[in-house]
Amino acid sequence: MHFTGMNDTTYARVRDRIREDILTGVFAPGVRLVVAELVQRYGVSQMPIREALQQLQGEGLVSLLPQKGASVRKLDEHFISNMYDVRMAIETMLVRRSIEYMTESQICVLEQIQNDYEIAVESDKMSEALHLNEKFHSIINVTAHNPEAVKIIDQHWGLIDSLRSKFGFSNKRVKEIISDHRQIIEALKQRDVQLAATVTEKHVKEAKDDLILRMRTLTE
Amino acid sequence: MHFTGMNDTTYARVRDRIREDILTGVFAPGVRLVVAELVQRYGVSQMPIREALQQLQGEGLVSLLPQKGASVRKLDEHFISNMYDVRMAIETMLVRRSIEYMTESQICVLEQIQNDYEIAVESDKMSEALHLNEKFHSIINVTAHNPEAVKIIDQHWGLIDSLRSKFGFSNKRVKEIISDHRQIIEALKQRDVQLAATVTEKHVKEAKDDLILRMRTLTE
DNA sequence: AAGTGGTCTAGACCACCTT
DNA sequence: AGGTGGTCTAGACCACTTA
Repeated sequence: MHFTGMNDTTYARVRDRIREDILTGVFAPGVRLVVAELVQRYGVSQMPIREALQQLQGEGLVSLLPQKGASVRKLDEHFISNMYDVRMAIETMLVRRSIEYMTESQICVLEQIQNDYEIAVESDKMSEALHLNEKFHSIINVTAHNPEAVKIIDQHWGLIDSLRSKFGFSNKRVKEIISDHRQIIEALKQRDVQLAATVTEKHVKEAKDDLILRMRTLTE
Repeated sequence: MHFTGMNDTTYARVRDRIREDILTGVFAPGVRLVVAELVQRYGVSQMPIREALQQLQGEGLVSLLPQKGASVRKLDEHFISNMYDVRMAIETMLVRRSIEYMTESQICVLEQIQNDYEIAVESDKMSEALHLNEKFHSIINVTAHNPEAVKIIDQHWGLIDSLRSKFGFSNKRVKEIISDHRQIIEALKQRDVQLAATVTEKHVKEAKDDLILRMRTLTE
């Protein structure tokens, strides 16, 4: 037996590093990703870089034109608005379905996460709050037993998430989030499919309007 | 100047041919796609094949495991049901939005397509009918001004469409389609967002149930 | 016409499975 | 240990742009 220490493939490692560099802003939206430069930066040959870029195109982070090369996907207001509408449609469907499978103990877990979220907000631990927010929705989404749908909304979300954490949340928005989550928990407890869907739709719509407003005000 | 006759890239051509071979059943769901064999079949070297497979993975036609190679995505009942639920969620959102932009003359075009569809069905031209059906929904989807959402539903649909055209439609199903489309046109004319959404939801749900039922009865 | 940079090839390399 | 088949490299090739 022979311990290699690292048995990921090169393209997977490169893909993960490029993704990280995009999401942390090393490569900003719209920036060209020149293969030769990436060869230098990551110390591998062209082909693994190209394959990584192909995969990142599949994830929606990169756009790739034949004979023209790769660039970090640009985010304009239309794109963001459209993706939020997709998220709204899918999450509304997922929360409906989740009620079918949601157990009492899962609802308790959601309540616990929501309590922790509110505590994190009180003590101004924003990155912890962000993480708990994601976890809250993730539990609902996973419980709907539709991994394909979850993959679709996770897919094109990395860039928008990184944008959102750059612009932050207003106090007003945090209060809305808390109120919405409490209503969603209530709807789940009552097994009220219609109410859960209505609140989720409103929740995503508010998130969209808030982000777009903050982008407009903070970039001019 | 030099006329090359064909200036697509090799990987794009290979990708299109593999896609076609998958959708026409040359490579059935679950079948392994061995790079060396594809090299023979298409007469190019390994790397363009690999890039084509990466892209097809992005389209959902192929699944790709590191160090394990590629295979045609398997279609089980869960996957199909889940993808129909995604389609239902997104098309319902799109038909709502489309009402905002839909002009009288576009509604006339829809009515014309629907008339042609019914004539095609009468005269048993099923492939023409299939095409008109796609065109009907495509017009509504495009009119919603959300190309990202349209791309998502088109994306993972190739395999399911090829399956559907293999199993065909029942007479009962064709009558349902006609009735649903007429109701959708009526809802658009009246600018009735709620009715359009309800009928579209029912329409996709029926399509899902019909396909799954036919798969069950015809494969045992 | 030269430069830039994306794309393709041949073959070597190496992980995993079977014996 | 040997075979199968996925992965990586170096360099050649070629499309497109700028002058």
